[in-house]
Amino acid sequence: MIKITFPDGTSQEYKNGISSLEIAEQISPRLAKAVYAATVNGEVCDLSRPINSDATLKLHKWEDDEGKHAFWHSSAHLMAEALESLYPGIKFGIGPAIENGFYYDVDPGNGTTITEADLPVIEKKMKEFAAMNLPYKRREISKKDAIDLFTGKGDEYKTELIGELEDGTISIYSNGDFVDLCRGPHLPSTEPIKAIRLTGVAGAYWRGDEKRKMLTRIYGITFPEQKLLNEYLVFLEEAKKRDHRRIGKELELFTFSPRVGMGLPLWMPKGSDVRQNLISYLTSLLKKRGYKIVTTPHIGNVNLYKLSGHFEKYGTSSFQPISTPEEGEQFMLKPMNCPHHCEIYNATPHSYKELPLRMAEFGTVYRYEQSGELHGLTRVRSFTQDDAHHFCRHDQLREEFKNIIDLILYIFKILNFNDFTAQISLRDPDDKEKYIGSEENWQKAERDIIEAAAEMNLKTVVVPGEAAFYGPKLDFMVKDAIGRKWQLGTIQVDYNLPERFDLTYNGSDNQKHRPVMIHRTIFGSLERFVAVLIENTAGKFPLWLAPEKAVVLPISDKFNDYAANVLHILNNSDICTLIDDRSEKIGKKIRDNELKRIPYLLVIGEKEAEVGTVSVRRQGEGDKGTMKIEEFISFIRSEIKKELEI
RNA sequence: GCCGAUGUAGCUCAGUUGGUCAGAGCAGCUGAUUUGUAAUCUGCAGGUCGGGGGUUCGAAUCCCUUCAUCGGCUCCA
Repeated sequence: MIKITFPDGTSQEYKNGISSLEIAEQISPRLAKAVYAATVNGEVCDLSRPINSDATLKLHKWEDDEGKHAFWHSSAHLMAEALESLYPGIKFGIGPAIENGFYYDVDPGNGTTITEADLPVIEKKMKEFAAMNLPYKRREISKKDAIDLFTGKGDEYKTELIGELEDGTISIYSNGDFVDLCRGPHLPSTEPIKAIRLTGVAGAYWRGDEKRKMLTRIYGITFPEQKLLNEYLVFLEEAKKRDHRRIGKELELFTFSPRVGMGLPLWMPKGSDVRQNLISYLTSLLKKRGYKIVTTPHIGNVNLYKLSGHFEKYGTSSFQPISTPEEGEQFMLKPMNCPHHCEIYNATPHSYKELPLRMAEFGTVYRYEQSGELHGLTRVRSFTQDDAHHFCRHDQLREEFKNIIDLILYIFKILNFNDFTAQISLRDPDDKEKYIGSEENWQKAERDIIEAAAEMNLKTVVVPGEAAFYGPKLDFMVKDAIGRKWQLGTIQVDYNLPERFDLTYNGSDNQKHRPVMIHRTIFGSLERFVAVLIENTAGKFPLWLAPEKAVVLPISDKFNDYAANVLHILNNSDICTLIDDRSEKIGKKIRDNELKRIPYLLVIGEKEAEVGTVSVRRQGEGDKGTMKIEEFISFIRSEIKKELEI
């Protein structure tokens, strides 16, 4: 007998060699139908694997990530089975489960292309196979047998993958006629896969290498119930409505013009107001926290970037230098602000007493992004960073880091960005050559970041290999409407630029010392930030950010004079207000202005005109009763104040 | 940049196999209406069907090319 311990701490004796599935069946047949994978002694594995010793056991249902993972991974194999029957000779790359579903990279061979039009056919074939309830069978084989097997199938991609595996750890799974190299785990059979939707095709380089062959990636998602698929489809529809590109157009916030150039956003008046509101709020916050605001040009001499090292690394893959007509001096469009800021630092001597020096700029930068990569406001070629550089002593580094984390968390809280992740990016331990800076500096920087985050109780994910070439960093990512992750805030330690620009300060010992530099942004770029903000709020900005705070709606032409008077008073009180004096019925005016997401609608008619009031209606909430104009002004001001206090 | 798809009025979309197929709703402009909390009624105007080239008696529809957009890949100082 063996002892199985469950997550709740209880344990139970079972016969040796029992499988997780059999245990689930003994607990309840209903449970057995709902579990898809198990974690035995911390290792995720198939339900069918026999357990031969005392163990801890967790059964994974749909609700667990591990359960979904097995479900979708098995679905990828089901799709592969369908593809193999529809496209004989098709070759397979990798087919993993992802956050929402799964994909498989395939090479259909001999000039065949698979397009979206083919997806319903593949889907249908998958349903046929799923309905057969065939089991997923695991087998462990030797490396040689594995290579022979896939060489026999002519599947060179699989053979390549096997070549990199250790002998003795290779498992293969089969479902129907399809055999795949796979670590697992998988469902016991296709039985639970009830709803299938293939969601798209895309090109994907084999192993993510643009020098290698481009395979066809087919995306799909499956569910154990049709109802869940329907809900997912509704979610996608809702997300589409929140797309910042759509709302940006609808609310006239920004636009793009091919004449101006792709990836170059044009901020329309209302979008510009939102930007300005963000900038002025953040500026006041920065000043309170000891930042100095600077302004630098949009271009810089190419030698500046040669000095910084950026030219060497990015010179050929960025916008190419422009030159002056006579002297032929070369200038680059500013791809970042830091070199300029270093020169401001260098313009005056510095004492250890004045550090840390915090230099901030809303600096517009220009970067070449490949055409296929441009995406609304989230990926553009011209954007404004809320950039800052902290020049500090080594002993101040960690404290500065903590200050910045505090500031970022503060802003995120004000904006209700609760769903973010923080990622610490460290060097790739296997490829230290590609980074600038000494071993010693890197080690200190990495340690400082990790410890600062820990001291601030910030939950982070540590990812080796993702660091910038000049230093480790801490990034804040948030998701857009359909769950794509975007980086916003970032804090990056830099030991490199201070060296290159020979930045110094006089220490208490009257010797020259080298400061440390921290690059940081909170919004990342105003463009990306506004995009995420739009998707988070569906265009219903918090009052303090809304470009227009109120609109006056006279019941009829008779009250236009009073309406104009109210408009005048509010605008003079710095409450940006509009008037809708079209000869429409009040219901129509309310509807139109609700759809424009104007926070306050002020209905006025005979009653209001007589006593000098407005009838207040909050966007999305309805009637709030009547107020004196002055009352409304303080009402709206206190709401803004409340929004900015936490 | 690469793979695939899309591109019809300011917006959202109809336009069957190439032959009155250039349409609708909303927005806009007219005129009427003077309205009490999410759509009042008339009328009008709007498009070389993304651009260019070709096939054809005839192209929004088929082919080529180009531009832009969308979904990914790659990249992201």
